[in-house]
Amino acid sequence: MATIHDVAQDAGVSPTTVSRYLNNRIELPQATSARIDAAITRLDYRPNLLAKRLSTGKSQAIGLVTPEIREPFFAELASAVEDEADRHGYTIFMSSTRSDRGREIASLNRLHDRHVDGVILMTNTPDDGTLAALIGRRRNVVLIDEDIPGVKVPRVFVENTKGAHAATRHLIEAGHRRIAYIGGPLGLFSAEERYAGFLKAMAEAGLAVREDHIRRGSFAPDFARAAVLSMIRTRQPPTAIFASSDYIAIGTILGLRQAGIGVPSQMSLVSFDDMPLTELFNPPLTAIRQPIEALGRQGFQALFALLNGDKPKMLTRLPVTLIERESVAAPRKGGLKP
Amino acid sequence: MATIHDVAQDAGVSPTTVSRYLNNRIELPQATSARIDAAITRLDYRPNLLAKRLSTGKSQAIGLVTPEIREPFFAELASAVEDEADRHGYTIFMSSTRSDRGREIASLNRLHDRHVDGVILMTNTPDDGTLAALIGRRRNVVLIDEDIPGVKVPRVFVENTKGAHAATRHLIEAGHRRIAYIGGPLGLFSAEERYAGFLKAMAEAGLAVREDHIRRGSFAPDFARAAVLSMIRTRQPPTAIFASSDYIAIGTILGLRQAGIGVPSQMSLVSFDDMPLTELFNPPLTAIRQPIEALGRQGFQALFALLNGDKPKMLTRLPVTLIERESVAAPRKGGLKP
DNA sequence: GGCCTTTGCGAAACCGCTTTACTAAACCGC
DNA sequence: GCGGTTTAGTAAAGCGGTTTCGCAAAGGCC
Repeated sequence: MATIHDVAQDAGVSPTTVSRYLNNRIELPQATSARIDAAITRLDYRPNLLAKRLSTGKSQAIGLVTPEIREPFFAELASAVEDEADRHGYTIFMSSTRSDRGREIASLNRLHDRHVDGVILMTNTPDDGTLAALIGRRRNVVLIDEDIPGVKVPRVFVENTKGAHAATRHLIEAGHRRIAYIGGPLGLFSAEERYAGFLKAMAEAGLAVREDHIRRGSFAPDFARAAVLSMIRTRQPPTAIFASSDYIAIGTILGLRQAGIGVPSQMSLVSFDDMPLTELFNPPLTAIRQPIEALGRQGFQALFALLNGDKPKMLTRLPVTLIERESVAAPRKGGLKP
Repeated sequence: MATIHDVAQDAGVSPTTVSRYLNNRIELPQATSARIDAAITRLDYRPNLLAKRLSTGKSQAIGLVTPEIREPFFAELASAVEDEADRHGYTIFMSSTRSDRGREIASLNRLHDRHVDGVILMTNTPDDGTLAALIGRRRNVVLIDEDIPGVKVPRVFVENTKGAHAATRHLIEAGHRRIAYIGGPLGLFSAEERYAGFLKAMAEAGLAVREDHIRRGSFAPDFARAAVLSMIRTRQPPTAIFASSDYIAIGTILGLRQAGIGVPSQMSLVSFDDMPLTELFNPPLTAIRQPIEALGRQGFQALFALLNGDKPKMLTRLPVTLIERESVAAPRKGGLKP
């Protein structure tokens, strides 16, 4: 493989000149630049990125840390980030943490060994201080979708509270009064915000929030499935459920299906996220849509600014929208009981 | 940040020794290695990957080139590859080509700039020779799921023909006689194989294959939608459809839904791929399942062998299985017509 | 106690690029 | 034709590792 030396020799100049020419750090007379160009094509020269990176100390790569790249929500996000990164000349390393602290730490440590120049981080387990300590005063991390308390880096969030509020209102307006909530981990920023939005809408409508119609703890479908199964066994089961994420909605649907309860005929359901493909579900899910594309792009842009020493906006809140499909109906007169 | 020099100095040895010790190229007496270990922890030393890569000429990274990382099939695959790569100390670069030749080429060119040590390539547009030329005699490319004619690198495929045959048989056994086929691009290896499997099953059953019940050309949902819409307008519409990929099935469902035709009550459907989430669709899709996980892992293993100068198996065929769900039923007596 | 083999380790070159500091030659005004 | 300013470059020192070659000291053997 040809090196910059070969090119220089072929063009009759020094490697310095070639390097500077290629990086636009010098203006060369037509004749010289033409000779260099010719040499480059003749030798089929391609700069060795490995060398370039060591020399500049930059990897021109960023890490994208998500809980699970297999889930359409994160896959979509990754795609947006990748696209945005690509147009800025960056490549991205994706990692799935499977909500595992150890894997999150490992990903963050790649910052240390210069594997990547920066990281876009998305976590979904409440931090015990470990992550916060790791991120510390770093100037090359951006948080997306989920906060880590005590860390002062740029964040890009969505309007969780408003979204949950709108979802709950939607159910109330359809005539529901006994509305259940199944949500993510306690202490997790977005989960708390969504819960607050739910509570607010219920309070505004003067509706009681029943202890046994609230389940918070995890985004896992199985958690939701168990939750809904136990709820429908209560004396006065809910007629509608607000699932605070799509995977919670999936678990909920599975539980309902298992119990032979029709959606929305016997139970209405609103979800949060609106990842791709849920419109093909049975029933097509009514959900609060997160602007995944914007989340990804703006996340990258914030990181890009950081890496270039600019001051990005420290907090961005992206709007969400209610997408009405077919998982919500008016409550049946008698409720769930036959 | 501490360098290997700092560690060496702190431990009272030379950088050479530290390097060799860390890479297990030398046996050191207890005392010395303990001093090095101590220095490393004291200084919080982490080897600069950039430097290591330049020096060794390896990036310890591979590229994973897929048409669209957003689709659950590829996302799942990526996840498997990542996991397998991770346990071998490799990281992976993912790129979505959007079935665009230019993007495929760009991804392959990263091999040239030493961006990655090797590539796992998945294409879904028939090659005109460009890709073949680019790959040429390279010893660090593995093909997955899809062939590129004229290239002799390890490949990992599934049993497309058998799968398509089984899918079609399943429809025939349910009582269908007019079975339509909607499939991928002409000239594309996997698409041809699946088509052959379909044809074989039809022939074996002595069933006629009607020209107007065959549509081949693309994996895009819109293509399938248009195809099915035109098919149901024929004089004798099919009573069942074999969709040669999940996204074709999605388009088909959308078209059928648009035309008000129930699945499977009025039209049966078998798909190919069985990506995640299709069991939640309406109806849950009966499909030929590709062993995505195995595809990813074995693909990586083949590449890994290649990178280590070993001889991997040049052709691996992975078995597929029929997953019966709810998109197939016996044909209605009168067929589609009222 | 001289010779040979381990053991334990180091000097220096190298990977291919960037960048800083510097210069030779051409030009320019007077 | 002389000092000053451009123009058009260059030499050499990194970046932080790995690796090849090699050597001094210790230990073993007769």
